[in-house]
Amino acid sequence: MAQVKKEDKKKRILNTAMRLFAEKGFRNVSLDEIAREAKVGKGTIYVYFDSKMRILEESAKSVFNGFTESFRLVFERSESIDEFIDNLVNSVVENISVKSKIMMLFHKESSYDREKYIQTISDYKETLKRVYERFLKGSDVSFEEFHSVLTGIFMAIYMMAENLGEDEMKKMLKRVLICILKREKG
Amino acid sequence: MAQVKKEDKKKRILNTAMRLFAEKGFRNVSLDEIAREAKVGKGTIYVYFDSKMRILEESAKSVFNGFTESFRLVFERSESIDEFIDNLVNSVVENISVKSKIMMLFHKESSYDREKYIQTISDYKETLKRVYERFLKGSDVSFEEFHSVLTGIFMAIYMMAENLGEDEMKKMLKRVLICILKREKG
Amino acid sequence: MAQVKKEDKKKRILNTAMRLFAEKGFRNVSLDEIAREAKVGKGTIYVYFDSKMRILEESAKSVFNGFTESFRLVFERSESIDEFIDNLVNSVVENISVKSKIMMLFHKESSYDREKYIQTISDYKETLKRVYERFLKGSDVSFEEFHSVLTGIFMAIYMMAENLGEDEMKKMLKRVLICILKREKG
Amino acid sequence: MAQVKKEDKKKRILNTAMRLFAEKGFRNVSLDEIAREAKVGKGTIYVYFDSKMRILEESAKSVFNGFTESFRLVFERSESIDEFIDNLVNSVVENISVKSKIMMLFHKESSYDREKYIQTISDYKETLKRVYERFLKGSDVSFEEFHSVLTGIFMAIYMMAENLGEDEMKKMLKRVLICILKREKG
DNA sequence: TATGAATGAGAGTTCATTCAT
DNA sequence: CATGAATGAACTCTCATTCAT
Repeated sequence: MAQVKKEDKKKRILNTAMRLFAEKGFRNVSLDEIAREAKVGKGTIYVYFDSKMRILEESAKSVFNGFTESFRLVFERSESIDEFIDNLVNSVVENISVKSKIMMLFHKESSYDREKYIQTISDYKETLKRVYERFLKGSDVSFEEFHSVLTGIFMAIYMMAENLGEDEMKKMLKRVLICILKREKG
Repeated sequence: MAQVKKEDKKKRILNTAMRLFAEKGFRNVSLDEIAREAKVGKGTIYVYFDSKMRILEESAKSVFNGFTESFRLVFERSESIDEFIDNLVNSVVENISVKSKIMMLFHKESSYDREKYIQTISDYKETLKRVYERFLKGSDVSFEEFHSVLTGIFMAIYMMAENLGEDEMKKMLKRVLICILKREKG
Repeated sequence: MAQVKKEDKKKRILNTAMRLFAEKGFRNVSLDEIAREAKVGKGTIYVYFDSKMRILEESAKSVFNGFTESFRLVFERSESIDEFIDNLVNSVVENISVKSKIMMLFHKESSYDREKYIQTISDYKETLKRVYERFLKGSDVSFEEFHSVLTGIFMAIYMMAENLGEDEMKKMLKRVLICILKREKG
Repeated sequence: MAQVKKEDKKKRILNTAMRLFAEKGFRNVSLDEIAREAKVGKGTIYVYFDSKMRILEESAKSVFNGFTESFRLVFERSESIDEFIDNLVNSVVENISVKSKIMMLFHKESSYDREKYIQTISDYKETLKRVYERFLKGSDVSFEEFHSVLTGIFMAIYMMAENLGEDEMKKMLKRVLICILKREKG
């Protein structure tokens, strides 16, 4: 039970931090604020995380893992690319604005430590690769393009999320995905 | 000539700041750094800009104005939507990574001062509106969607720009634009 | 005990600041200096005070409260106006130079925030009012005059304090008080 | 005429500075502000004054000289101490609030350069001495007390000036002067 | 003589991190 | 494990002073 409680506290800190980072940006959130909102002592944060940057890293990892998990699930359940797109859109739009903000922050803040960045996204990339290999290999879409566009699109949604409802977002995302993944040769 | 020199210095500060902001993010760049790289005294920055935020505002304004100008030019020179897309892609990709980063930073940092944000982008939006009204009115794309996607795409390119060459970027951007602007009804 | 220690540190900062403000003026004292002399970190000051101005406010409050307390005590113990004057002089001359300087600084620095100023001195003024009503009501001294002169005299002592010993100061203060408080009609 | 114009400019700077210092305090007035209000270039100030402190010194000198002049005149025209007091009050109350503020600022700001302070007030003190020697020598008022109280009173008026009209001020000042200068032995 | 663009030292303030309890 | 008081490095911003014109 102590173990459970401990995990509880770490999760609480991480979730609070993710929410605040997404709302205000990395530098605009102080550890005081995280501690206050997570209802733990400021020192406690350092029991679970080495540094503030470390919290963002774990946030990003969690988001990427979530994406990876979604992709894996959707991938396993989809017989055709159309089905894949449909399922992906539904699965991915959930909490998309928080998730995409975290991805973006992480991308920006860790730009000086490429190694850490690459390590954190490698799992995510690997899953994308499997999707790519099943559905797109041999098309004129390169993996790098596939990865960039997909990731970029999620980020773009950060902007759109404020002006569009969830339904519109799904419709739009679907259109763009179809356009990228199913386009005619040339 | 003094006037010229003066403008020179302001431009130098602004360009340096834009580059650094794009590289590291707004909060990660100090005025000391801007001053050092622009080879001016720290105090000089305050001769031309009221505050650090003001530098970002003028950066964003300059970027938005650039986009607006591109759109206007491309718009005037294009007879069809195909031509428009072709011209837009070529005109817009230039320096896209710096520009899109600035747009994103400004979007994030000014999120607490909506009024200033809206004022800065209003010109840009108005030009988009004219494009929309010429080519897309009556289609099932709403102006809000058009604006959101287009702006989002430019920002998405921020991610892609690091992994893709200019040619690939153009190809991709073109595909997405076609997909958005030319799609079948429904 | 932690509580005691905490109060200790705040007191130490406040006392150091009051001494330095009195010696050099508000603007001529830096937070670095206060921190150094109070033997605390610069950041520690901000644990206890919101801003530099806030330190002056609390300094002033403490001085005014001291005056008020002195007045109240002296007032309660004095049967006649002569006794009142005697007791007041003795009680008020203690640390008069620091106290009067703080009053003056606060008067000057808060002149742009009248509300805060009035709030801080209201207690002090109220006590003066009770003295006035007991001893001077019906005389040709108005309350405003009484208040102005008394406060002014304390400030004037700021000048004198450097050239006169405590005994001389008491003698002088007594003379002026008698002159104000006991003068013949007209 | 060039000479006249030059003097004009220096006077304009000095008068503007005195007014602003009195209104806002020494440190709260910037040279930019003085230059703007005096309608001269910022650099021009340094043609006439070595430093900002120098402006305050000359302001103080001018105020002290004014007092000295008043004292001398009043002194020469007065046959008795009563007449002296009457004349002094009338002559001294003019512009008293600006004058006393300047004196106080100078007193505070130059406290670290005693020599300059003493030099600036020596003339003023000498005139006071002549008054003292004519009217008070042999009384139980020491010169130091006389000087301190008189100067202090002028400063105290800084406080009072905001709450009292000129007539009340004169009445009050007269009372205090009588009290100091005419008191019974002991 | 007159100017104001340019400057950098130093101000007040914030906050990630440490550590004694 | 859990805490929050304490810290100082680093931030943005101000302004007296200089100097080329």
